[in-house]
Amino acid sequence: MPELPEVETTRQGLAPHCIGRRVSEVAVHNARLRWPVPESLADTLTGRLIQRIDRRGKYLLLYCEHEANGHVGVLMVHLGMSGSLRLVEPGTDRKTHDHLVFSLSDREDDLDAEPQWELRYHDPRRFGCCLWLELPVEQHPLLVSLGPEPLSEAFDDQHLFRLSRGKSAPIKSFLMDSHVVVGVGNIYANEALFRVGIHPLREAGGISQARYKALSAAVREILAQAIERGGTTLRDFVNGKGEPGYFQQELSVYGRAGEPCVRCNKPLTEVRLSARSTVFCARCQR
DNA sequence: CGCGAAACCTGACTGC
DNA sequence: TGCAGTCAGGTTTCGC
Repeated sequence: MPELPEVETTRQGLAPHCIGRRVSEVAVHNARLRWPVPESLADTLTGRLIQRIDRRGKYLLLYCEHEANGHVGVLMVHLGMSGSLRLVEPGTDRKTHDHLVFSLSDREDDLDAEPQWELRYHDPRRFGCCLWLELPVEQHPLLVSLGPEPLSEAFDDQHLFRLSRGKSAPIKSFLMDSHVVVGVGNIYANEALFRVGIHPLREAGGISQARYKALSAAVREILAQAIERGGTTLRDFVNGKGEPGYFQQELSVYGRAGEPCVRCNKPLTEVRLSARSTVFCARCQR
C-alpha cells in the first residue's frame, strides 16, 4: 500500500479529522514493530492535542502539544510494506494486526468523554514503526540523512548527476536509495525509468545530466499524478472502506512482465534486482 | 566505502 | 486438504 502517494493521501485524509483533537487514550496491543513502540508512549501521548501532521519521505509526523505545559513532541509513524492508519467509529471491532489504537476526542470534552474517532494503526507484517521524537525532528537518526523530497526544488538533474558520479550501482537501486531521494519505491522506480527510456540496470554513474533532467521530471510528474488520484480515496478513510487501486490502471510496466510494451509492443522483460521485481522494455529502455 | 544480500514479519497464492 | 515454496508496496544492517 504505502508508496509515497499513499502516505501523502493518508496524511491529507487524517489531517482534517485529527488536527485540534485530543488523544484521550492510547492502547498498544502489540509493541513489536520494526522498532519497539516505546513503553512510555501511552503516558507521553495521552491528553495531548494534535497540532499538525507533516510528512517526510514515507514518515508521517504528528505534532502533539501537551496541554498543561505546552511541550511539543512528535509521533512518527511509518507504514512499512503493509501498514495503514485508519479512522474508525469508536467501538468498531478491532481487526487482527490492529496494533495501536488512539482514541481522539474533541478538545472541549473531558478526558473521560466518549471519543469521536479511533485512529488505528494496522500492520500485518510489522515492518512499520511508531516512535516518539523530541524537537527538532530533523536530528533524529532515521531522518537526518534522508535525501530531498521528490516534489521539492532540491530534487533536480544537478542533484542526481552530482550524487551519482562514481556510483556503479544500477540506476534503479540508486533511485530507490532514500539517501538520494525519498519516496521512490519499487513501483514508481520501474515506471519512471520506463517513461524516460532508461534501462534499470544501467550504471548510475554513467548517465548524463540531460538524462537525469528527464528522469527527475518524470519522477516528479508520476508522483504528483498519483497523489492527485490518491485524493479520491480520502473519503474512504473516514468511511472505513477499502482503497480503490488508484494507480493500477495507469501502470505501464509494473506487474506487466511478459505483456506487450505500451509503446512498441515487445513483451516486457522481468529481472530481479535485490530481490525486487524489475520490469522493463528491452527495446525502449537503453 | 560501496555494493548486494540478508534480515525483519505475515498472508496470499501456486504447484505438487 | 495440506504442505512447501515464492512473492509482496520498505528500509536498515550485515558481510564481502
